[in-house]
Parts: sequence; structure tokens; C-alpha cells
Amino acid sequence: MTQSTETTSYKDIKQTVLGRIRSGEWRPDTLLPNEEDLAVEFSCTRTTVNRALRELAEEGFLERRRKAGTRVSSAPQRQARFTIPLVRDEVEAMGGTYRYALVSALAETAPEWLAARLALTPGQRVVHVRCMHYSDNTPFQFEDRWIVIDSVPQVEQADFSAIGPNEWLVQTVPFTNVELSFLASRADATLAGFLDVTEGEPVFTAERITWLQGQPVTLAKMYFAAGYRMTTRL
Amino acid sequence: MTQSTETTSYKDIKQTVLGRIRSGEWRPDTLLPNEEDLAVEFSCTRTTVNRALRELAEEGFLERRRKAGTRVSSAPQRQARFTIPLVRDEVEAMGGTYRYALVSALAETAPEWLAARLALTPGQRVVHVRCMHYSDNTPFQFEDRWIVIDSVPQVEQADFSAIGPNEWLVQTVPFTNVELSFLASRADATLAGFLDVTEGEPVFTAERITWLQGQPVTLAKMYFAAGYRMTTRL
DNA sequence: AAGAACCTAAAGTCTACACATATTGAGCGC
DNA sequence: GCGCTCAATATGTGTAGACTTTAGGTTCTT
Repeated sequence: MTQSTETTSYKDIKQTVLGRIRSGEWRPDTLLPNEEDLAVEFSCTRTTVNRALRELAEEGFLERRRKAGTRVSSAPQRQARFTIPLVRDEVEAMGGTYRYALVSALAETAPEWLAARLALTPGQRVVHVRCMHYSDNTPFQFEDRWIVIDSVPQVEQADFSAIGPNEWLVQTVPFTNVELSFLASRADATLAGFLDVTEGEPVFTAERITWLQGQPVTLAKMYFAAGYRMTTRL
Repeated sequence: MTQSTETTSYKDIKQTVLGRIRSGEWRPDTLLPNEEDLAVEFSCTRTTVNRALRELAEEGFLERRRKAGTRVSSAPQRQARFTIPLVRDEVEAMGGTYRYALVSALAETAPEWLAARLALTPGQRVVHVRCMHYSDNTPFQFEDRWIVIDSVPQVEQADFSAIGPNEWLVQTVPFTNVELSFLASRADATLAGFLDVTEGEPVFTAERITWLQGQPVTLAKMYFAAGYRMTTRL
């Protein structure tokens, strides 16, 4: 059969299966027919069914185990995907004009908390970069970043007055591991000044630690302006 | 060729390609060979290469466009996946003992802000449930939830003293759409009491709105105890 | 020079089949 | 009745080949 006449694509199957879950026809924990039977039902091959079910499982709607079969996830939507765009893209997507400003960039000995956090040897040196990201000249994000010099020697020559440290790093060093956290922190006097909020105000914060083959590369703390929400639709 | 002797699986290809990206051999924006050539290089079929590249693209490492080819993403890791377990699972995963406590459950007319937020008609009624989740009897999360009665009529008969509203809803109503936000809010007097923090302290907050075929079902605000971090590794 | 129409390369998808692997549940021995 | 072994089964993955769709380039036209 040619596909144009009667496309039974994996997307159609996904839609149909999702529909049955959402309508309640297939409740949580329901065991659904095996791939072969579904292939007959949708009059396509098992491969196509497999792809549909695999993706639905990846998205958290189904749980699959060999021999045990496929069943509707009882705790659906356990995984949420957040898109974390570059600040510039995020600002521009909201229709704002993006502006970057370097606050300071200094080489220094890693403070104790940082050395402990990144498992640095005492006395290891880092470049500490602080900068601001503005949307239409209102504060959008304050970025506080430390870059381990031993892992990225070129950083001592980098000029962060023109390019943000994030973009510079992305272009310069590869990485193998990332840890990303979201938390709520409170604005100290400095932060309050940069973000134009009252001292003590809650500030949505993202922390990102990056490694290259086990070597810590950078820790970034990103403080967002008041009212910021990280939102996603599922 | 039998697979057992020389498995060139899509996972191997993913690893190899990832390695080349991470090592810097394929820098951001590099155009990589087309699927057919890669299939030759890895001595497997294009299907297998396709799956590897497709998944890497889904994970944000590659960008693919028909005819234009596949290139290394210039802004890598644009997508992060967070696992959002049920509170009970999260507490138990940390080795704590989970305890649930109902604070209040009342049917009422939707307050104006809620009606606006969920696009309710004025005067529509909701059940307002407030409850606490404890880990080893220390506050873990305060949950403030509104359930639209017109969308879930059974809610008026539900007994939330034994089962949490989240688990009850998951078992009872399907849903079609979810919006999830993370933000930082400040503890008011009530919240401070429940979470055992000082008034005005920053509180990491998750908000979840659920719809069923365009009908708003529930809005939940989940306030986490001091120091909470939502973390993921990539 | 600007724009429209066409060609074609590359990814996207489907079919059909085969072998791999995990795990359940039945049968067996003790 | 309990535990072990083993076969049946459902999903997982790979091969081979074909057709489809998109969009970058080129060429042709105005």
C-alpha cells in the first residue's frame, strides 16, 4: 500500500492511544494489547506500533517491560521538559531588546565553599565573572559565574566585555556533564541593587555546574528578576 | 551479520557521535556527514544511524533539517528534563518517612483571581483543599489546591482526610493539558507557620494547572520547605 | 536584478523480517 | 509447599529496501 492513500503513521497511533488514555477508556494500570495485536488493529507493522509506544513511554504516559507488556502509567507526567534558552533568545522571544553588561571579571583563588562544591584542590584558581542581562533596559538576570582556570586556561585571555561568559564557554569548551538546579534564594544588598528589588525579596535562581570528563569547568548562578516564572506546557 | 558478534547498535553510534562533539572534533555548527555516509562508516544501515541522530537531536545536541543536513547544535542542552515524582515517592526516595495531613477542604465560590486565571465564569464553585506533606514529621511541602466542581462533580463527595488530592485526582479524572511553572514566592504568615520558616522567607514554589478538553480542572500551588532544590543531571 | 519554477539531495517514515533479551509463569523435583 | 529450571512470550533492536516530504540551489523568466 502506498502511504499517501492511507497513512497510518506512528503519530496517528500516538494520538489514538493518547486519546484512549485521556478519555479514560484505558485507565492507569490498564494492560494494553501487545504490539502485534495493535499492529493488526491499526493495520500497520509492529515496527510502527513500537515507535509510537516507545515514544509515549518516553513521554511518561506508558510503562513498558519485556514480557510483562505495556501498561498505562499510574503516575502520569512524571517527567517535564523545560526548554532553557540562551538569555538573549528568551528576551527576544518576549519581544524585548536584549542588552548585556559586564560587571566584573577577576582571577582569584577559589573561595572555600566553591572549592568544596566543585571538589577543587585548595588554592586552585578561578575566574569570577559577574554580569547582567537586560530586557529593554530593565534587569532580567544577574549572572554570577566561576570558571576553573586549570580546566579552561584560555579563560585568562578572554574578554567578557563584549561576549557573555555563557556564550564564550559554549563556543570554547566542550563539556560532558551538567547539573542543573532551580531554587528560591533571597536578595542580598548587592543582588537587590542589580535586579532592582528590595533587599530580602525572593529571587528565582538557577544553578548550573558543568564538567568536562570529571574535571569541573564552571559554576553559574543565575538570578532572575522579580516575578520570573519558568513555565512549560505538557 | 549476526548481532551478537559485532553489535553496532544505535547506542554505540550515539556514544561515538557524542564523543566527537564533546571532544571538540565536531564543534558547534559543524555540518556532519549525511546518514548514508555515516551508515557506511559505522557499517550499519541508515535506519540505525537515523535513530541515533534523531535521538541526539531530541536531546538537543544536534539540529536536523531536511536537505540542509545535520549539524551540531550551537546552543546545546536547550532542554532539560525534570522528574517530578509524587511527593510520597520523593520523600521516600530520600529515606524519609512520608506523612500526609489534611488542613482544610471547603467548597466555595472561586475567588476572582482564580476565576480569571482559569477562565471560569463568575460565581463558578470550586473545592479548596489545603494540606501538608511531611518527611519524618518535618514540613516538606504545603499544597494549596482548587478543584473546579463543574469539571469534577465527584469532588464534593471525596474524602481528602485519608488520600491526598493529587493522588485522588490522578485516579479519578483524566486530563489533556498541563501547565507547570516554577517560581520563587515569599512566605506569608500562614505559610511560614506551616513550613516552619520565618515570615518573608523565599519559598520555592511549583504551580500546576490541569485541563480536560479545554475545561479547567484544577490549580495547585505547591510550596516547598526551606532549602529545597529541584535538581537534574544531563 | 528580482522572482518564479523546477530539480534534487537529505532527512523522515513505513514495510517486512529476523534475531536478542528479559521475565513471567508453568512444570518439576525435593 | 517451596524452590529451581526452562520454555514461552512481549518488548527491544537491527537489516534491507522503498517511498515521501521538505527545502536548498539552480535555472529560467520577467
